[in-house]
Amino acid sequence: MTTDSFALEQFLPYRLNRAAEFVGLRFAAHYKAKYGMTRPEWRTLAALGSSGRMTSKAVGSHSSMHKTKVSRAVFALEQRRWLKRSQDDADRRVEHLELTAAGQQAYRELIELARRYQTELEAEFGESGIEALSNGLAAIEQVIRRSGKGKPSEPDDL
Amino acid sequence: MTTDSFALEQFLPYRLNRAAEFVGLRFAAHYKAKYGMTRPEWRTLAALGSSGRMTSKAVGSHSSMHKTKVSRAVFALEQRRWLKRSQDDADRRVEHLELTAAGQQAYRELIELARRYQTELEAEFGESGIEALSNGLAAIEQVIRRSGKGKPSEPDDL
DNA sequence: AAATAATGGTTACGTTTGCAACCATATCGT
DNA sequence: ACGATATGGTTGCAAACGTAACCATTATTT
Repeated sequence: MTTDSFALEQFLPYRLNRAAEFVGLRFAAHYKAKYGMTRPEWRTLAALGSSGRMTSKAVGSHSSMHKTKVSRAVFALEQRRWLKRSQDDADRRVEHLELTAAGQQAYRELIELARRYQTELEAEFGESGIEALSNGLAAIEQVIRRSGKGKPSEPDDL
Repeated sequence: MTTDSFALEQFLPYRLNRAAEFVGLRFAAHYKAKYGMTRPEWRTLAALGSSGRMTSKAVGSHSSMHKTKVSRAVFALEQRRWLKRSQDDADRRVEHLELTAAGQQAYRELIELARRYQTELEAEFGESGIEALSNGLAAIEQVIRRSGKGKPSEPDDL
């Protein structure tokens, strides 16, 4: 009989999603409260902060966000004067993005927040929990890497 | 110096979110293609299918969805004639939800799909990957359980 | 050197989301 | 018994999202 018991609680997509929401929303609350920033903005900031100068496209594939998300996040950060664009003079379609001084300052504060949060999580989940989780995630990430790039599966890239 | 390197790729909320999206979207694609169903609908169906009769509220906390999501999912499933409501006669605010025959049929097909997908995942991530992941998730789930209910952190419950 | 396709990035549009306000009923305090 | 408060559930609205269409520019084909 195939009808029988199916437990949502043991279904991996469900469990992952729930865990991700729990962990993610709590962190989002931190920086949302403090800087009124959205997740795409925070990710963009993080990408630029750590890698320095890069293009929108690069930000997208680095932090696996859809190009429209990136576009809007970049716009928002620009408004806030946390980043500035500059034209590539070889290829005029390309824009290079870079954090302003204020942006770098925000970045520093944000990653400090992130570090504290990660430490907090480590305490909550326990060393063994974290390690297991990390290994499990590594397995998925490997598959993601194989299974064509990041994740937004660019509607283009078919 | 606190400024230094922060790698988004090692930040847990980011990793979890990415993994969840990867695993979740792929599954969603399956049932979206086949039944034109959304995730809240699928979750509601799953909850009702496995537990039989329950209220919207119960569906919400069982599958950790916000009440509005549940409300809309229930409405959609009702339209499709996959579930029917019935008034509780002790408390007239309460509605009990139950799958129709068609709903149960759909449920059976869906969980079959889910099972196949889970198997597929197990193959992809490898036994050790799955086990690690499962342990890690368990650690988080434990914290979730403690840290007050499911996740939507009911705006009400403050 | 055109015509065609591809690429970086933005924009318009319909859908989905979360929040707050709301309705109806039920419970509690007094 | 009566007003305040709480609860299950729905709805209006504004923000966030993904898709597809689009603009400008660069590559490729012929």
